[in-house]
Amino acid sequence: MTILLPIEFYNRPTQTVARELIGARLVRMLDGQRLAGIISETEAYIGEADLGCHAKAGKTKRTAVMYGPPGHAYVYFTYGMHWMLNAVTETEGFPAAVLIRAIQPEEGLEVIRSRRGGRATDGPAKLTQALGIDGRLNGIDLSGTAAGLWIETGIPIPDQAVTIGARVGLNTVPEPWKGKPWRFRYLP
DNA sequence: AGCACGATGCTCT
DNA sequence: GAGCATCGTGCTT
Repeated sequence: MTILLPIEFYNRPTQTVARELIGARLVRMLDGQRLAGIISETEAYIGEADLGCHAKAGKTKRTAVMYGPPGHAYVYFTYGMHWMLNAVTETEGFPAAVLIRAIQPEEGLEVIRSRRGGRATDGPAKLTQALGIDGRLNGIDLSGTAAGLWIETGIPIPDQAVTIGARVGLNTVPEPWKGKPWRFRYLP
């Protein structure tokens, strides 16, 4: 059986949450249909000191959700056209989140294929497009089903199948933050 | 298979 | 006004 990941799952060190979200199932109810996929890539963004994290600028209108309770969705817009989905982590008041970067589609394959024009879902903006996720879902509670977006337990992924490396896309971020091994990938 | 580039608009300085 | 937690195309090898 599958169960919803509870708030306490997210109220832990962000690296731990990022690792354990690999293999979990991301579920989206769209137009009455259930779309779902196994999370296969994540990245951790941890606090104001992390110069790769949006919270480096402190609490602003955009980053406010990261300062809120764990288990909520931080959805932001970038590059003029892309939405990114994160799960807020750690205790309320500490800004941190896990970026969900890729899924392997499992349910609602025809809808996903159609929304993506037949292309892949292995990128943070690709999966939000595939599942119809945008700014309207910013701040919603991922530990409940009310908003139509949540995360369930999925399949266990052994450590040997998880590749750990540096986060990507942080081209102007200085070390040591740029090289922190806070990216987790499941390579089948 | 890999790299360069343009798209496109919000956020924070 | 600069920069962006990216993507798809088109060109080169």
